Amino acid sequence: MADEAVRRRRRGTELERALLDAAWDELQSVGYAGFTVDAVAQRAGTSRPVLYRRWPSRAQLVLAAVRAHLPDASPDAIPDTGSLRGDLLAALRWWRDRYERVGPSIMNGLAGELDHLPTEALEIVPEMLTTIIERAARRGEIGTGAVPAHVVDAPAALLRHDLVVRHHQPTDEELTAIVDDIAVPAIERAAR
Amino acid sequence: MADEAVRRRRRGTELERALLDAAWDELQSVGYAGFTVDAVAQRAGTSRPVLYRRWPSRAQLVLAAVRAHLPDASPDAIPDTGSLRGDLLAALRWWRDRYERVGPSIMNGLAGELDHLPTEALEIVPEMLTTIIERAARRGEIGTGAVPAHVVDAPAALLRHDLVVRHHQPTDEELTAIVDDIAVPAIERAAR
DNA sequence: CCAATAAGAAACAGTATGTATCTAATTCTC
DNA sequence: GAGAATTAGATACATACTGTTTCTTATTGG
Repeated sequence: MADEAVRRRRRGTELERALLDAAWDELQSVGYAGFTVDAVAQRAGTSRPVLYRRWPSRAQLVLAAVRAHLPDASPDAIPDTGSLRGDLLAALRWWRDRYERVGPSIMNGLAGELDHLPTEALEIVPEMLTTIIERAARRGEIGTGAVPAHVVDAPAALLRHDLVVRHHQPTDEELTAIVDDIAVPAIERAAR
Repeated sequence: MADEAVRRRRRGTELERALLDAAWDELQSVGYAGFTVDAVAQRAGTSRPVLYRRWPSRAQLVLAAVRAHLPDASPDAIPDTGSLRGDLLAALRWWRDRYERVGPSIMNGLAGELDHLPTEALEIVPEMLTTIIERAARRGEIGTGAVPAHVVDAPAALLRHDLVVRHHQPTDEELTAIVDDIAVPAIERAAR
């Protein structure tokens, strides 16, 4: 009697996209701590089982939403700027901006549930840096000696220190300091 | 009739100590994910309200338990080994061992609840490193120029990268590599 | 057009947090 | 040492969330 509007049902990728969008919006508005599967379902105009049929847990849902809303981290996301220094700076900027999109609440939240997530949840993208270092060696900018992992990881580690530990988005000047004071010298020394 | 043993009641610091010990033991045995206030109460032979009277939330209880079971991080915990290199290595070992006591599960768990915790939850102890650098300057080992924060933080950031991101306890050799390949050269350059 | 699939609704079991209430053990004060 | 104040410990409650089950029905595909 009461006119129940006949509701259209989404399916397949259309539905999946809507679910991930709802999860992302929910994350943005309430942060990781306040994130509930139920709220996502409501926001998407559906119910929890629909979500649980696709992602087995809350943590996996968050991870999927974050992944769907970040650009891919392929090693060639960083253009060749012509110098080691320029490439490193570009890479650090790229990471910083990427992190800015996700935000500390979600990042820390995910870190806290690493127990419940597949190991590869936090892509570290060392490939991007090795690519940059290889480019520099090919240019003849640095030697061709093997650069130890610690040196390769250093710039990313220092950026992460700012972002996660100090809760501070480094400015371009601060990124430049990381590159000039630590990264470039260390790489030059190592690849000698 | 049934002989209810008259139970002694602990109070004050004695009780508090027992609660923190129980929380610590619980963390060690089930990790952060499985940690519940109820289990702590049972382990301590008491009930939840006793815990909530002292710590307003689960997260604060965990933090208190960790703090109570770690040695203080005073800047002079690192003895003067006579050289910048030696001091840095000693500091990195000290931190690594400290982290080993807490473990990744708890560390990540706490990081994930930073939203619910006082900002100062994760003490970063940069004082320890500035002390070491000052000592080296006083020895005449390095110049007296101001060392920028990024350089000071670098060794700790790299260690953290290993521990938290790579889930790997670095060996003494790896710590030595951090010191020799990155920390010492960067500090020497900066303090020139 | 009919069978297979899967969306969406509703309700349930289980478990957790944090609170309120009560009693009795312990300590403090005079 | 008696009585008052404090607070441990027990129990039960309100609330919220996760993940599952069951059922109906819209949609798709052969």
